[in-house]
Amino acid sequence: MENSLIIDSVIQEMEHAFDLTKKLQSLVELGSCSDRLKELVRVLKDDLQQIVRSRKKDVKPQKKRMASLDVPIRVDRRSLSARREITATPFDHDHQWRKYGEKKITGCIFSRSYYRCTYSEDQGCTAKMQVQRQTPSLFLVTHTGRHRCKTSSSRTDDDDTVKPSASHITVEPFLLRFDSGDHYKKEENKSYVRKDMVQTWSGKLESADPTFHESMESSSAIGGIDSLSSVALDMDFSVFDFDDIEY
DNA sequence: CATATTTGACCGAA
DNA sequence: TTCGGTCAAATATG
Repeated sequence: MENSLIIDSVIQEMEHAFDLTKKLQSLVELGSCSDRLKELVRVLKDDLQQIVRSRKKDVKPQKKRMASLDVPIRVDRRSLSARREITATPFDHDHQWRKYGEKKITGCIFSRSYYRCTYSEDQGCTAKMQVQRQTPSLFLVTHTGRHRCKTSSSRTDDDDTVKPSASHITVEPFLLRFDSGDHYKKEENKSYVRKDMVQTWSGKLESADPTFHESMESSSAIGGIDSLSSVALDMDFSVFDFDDIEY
């Protein structure tokens, strides 16, 4: 898997969490909340800010090193023409996509979805797209082939006629947590997680999905759940150390 | 009806 | 044999 991409995703998610916490803080400060809660939110916000700052500083130069190590020995021809990006909005409205498959990918929390251009058959359009959710709100999108369809490839259309595609994705309530398996370590009052194993898990709060609840119970969940689509707000970020650890 | 999505089957590559 | 990309029948949606 693309560890550097995942780490980038998590950092972006952290930044998002930081933004949300700032909003939460302003709400809490204005409202008639207890001093204890105000203090908690303030600490959380400061911790998030610190993490985002330090991560941005540390990870950026490291990406170079990782990139050089990641050069594949054998080049997959298909990957040469594949365009990949991490985005929160996997569906542009320039084109229409038709879903033709979904697969559980080993090592990934979320299923991968397969789309082809709606006009692939009648116009011989070869464009395809894979959407792999990396975090609750970020997707790794892989494009292969090119749009040969005439239908809406001209970019002169008015953007206001955005009809939400039937296959558009919504961000559901989710839980942000880290791999609790062999890559998670708790020691005294500190928790560690190997940074190359950072992952997010998600699920609807009211979901009856057994695997979600299973995963909640079988591991020491270290976050909390927000009723809205935001990261867990009672997570104690201050005890995390994202450095690789030996054990 | 048409047209889109879901989901297990299927199949090739490693 | 496992993994992941695709097919296609069943199902949903309007």
